[in-house]
Amino acid sequence: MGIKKESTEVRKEQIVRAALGIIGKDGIQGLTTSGIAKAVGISEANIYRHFKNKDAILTATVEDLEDTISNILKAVTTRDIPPLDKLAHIFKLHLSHIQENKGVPRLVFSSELHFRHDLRDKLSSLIDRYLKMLTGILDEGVEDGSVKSATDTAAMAGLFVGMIQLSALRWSLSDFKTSLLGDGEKLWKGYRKCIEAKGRQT
Amino acid sequence: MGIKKESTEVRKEQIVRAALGIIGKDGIQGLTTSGIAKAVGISEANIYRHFKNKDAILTATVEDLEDTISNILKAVTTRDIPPLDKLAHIFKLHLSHIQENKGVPRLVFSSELHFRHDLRDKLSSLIDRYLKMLTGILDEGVEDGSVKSATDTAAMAGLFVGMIQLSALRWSLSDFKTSLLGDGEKLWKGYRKCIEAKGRQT
DNA sequence: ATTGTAAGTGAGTATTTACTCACATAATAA
DNA sequence: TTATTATGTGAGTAAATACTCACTTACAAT
Repeated sequence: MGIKKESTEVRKEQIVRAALGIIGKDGIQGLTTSGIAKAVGISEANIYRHFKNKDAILTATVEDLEDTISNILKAVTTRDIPPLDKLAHIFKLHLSHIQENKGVPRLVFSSELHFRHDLRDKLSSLIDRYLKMLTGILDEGVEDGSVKSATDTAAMAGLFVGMIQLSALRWSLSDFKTSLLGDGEKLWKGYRKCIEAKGRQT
Repeated sequence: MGIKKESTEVRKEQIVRAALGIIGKDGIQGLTTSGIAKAVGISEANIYRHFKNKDAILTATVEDLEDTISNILKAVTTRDIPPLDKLAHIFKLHLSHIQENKGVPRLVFSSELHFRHDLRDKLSSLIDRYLKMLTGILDEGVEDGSVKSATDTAAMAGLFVGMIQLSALRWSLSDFKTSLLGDGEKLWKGYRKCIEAKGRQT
């Protein structure tokens, strides 16, 4: 009876995916090696052929998240659309990503992650890059006149991220029953009104 | 050799306090019955004289948090000061409370709590009340002319809470090394500029 | 002083968890 | 084919954890 063998690259990806899924369903404390093994369909021992230990799995999961977010940001920023549209786009994409990966907010807020200096630093710099990028887009908007000139762009970038966080928290607290995108949209409209220059709406 | 006995009320309070402290230091996953016992200075078995199980301790901790936040809000709202000052006050008090109780954000964001429908509901309604109160203050400001009339007060209340969340997250990710109040202040200034009516500053 | 009760404890137990190891088998190269 | 190596596994282990239980002791009321 031939049991299929997969390369360690494939297994690593499967394991990371499974881990993020489990975190979404059962939280970080619900992430167990036996749970991962079951989800992937391999033995628990086999996990240790591909990862040194459980911590390494978490590390890989965070690195995967880094890539995903970075790619989202890159894809939007390089497009040649008005700054406010860029922001609207990023907002929607980010919430969509969270909706499809409930594990992400759980991971980001988990103290397990916050206690690991390496992961903490990774996440911290990811957020910094994110904020800088948002600030840049807002500055762009100030320049082309679509955003009020008096805007504190760095602070408003922070509010943008805070908006995403609140949306995610309330969604999680509603047991994912409310509409993440819908509730987010309401906040976005208020935010937009806040920064938009008066003279020129679409 | 007489070992001092305390009433169950006192012990309950001590246990809840210890629990919140441990959550702040070691996260929710670091909260163990033996850890609590050591922190309080009693035997592990004794904990079960005062709480049915570990879940009950979490419940009591959340209820304690509810009280604290409610009291902060009440104290500020009843004071007769301008709406914008009220908001500034709440913002500062809330961040101070977080600074002195690192366990609070960890608890609020923990999936352990989000999985307990009873606690989830408690927290959810606490946030709702919070948001409604903020919206009320902002409406007050619109009425007396200190806040822009075009403001979407409900959305801006959400942004206010998001601001607190982001501040707390970045603070935690910095290993509590950055200044929570200081970084929060920057966001607050941007926020204030956003909602403040132009004609009338202090 | 006696007694009832609430607070306190040491020594357990059953379960779960991350991780190991000896051994097996598929894929690949010689 | 044969040999090598990477992938795979069942059966374990040590440690941690929430919780129980028989038993003790402080304390308050009578």
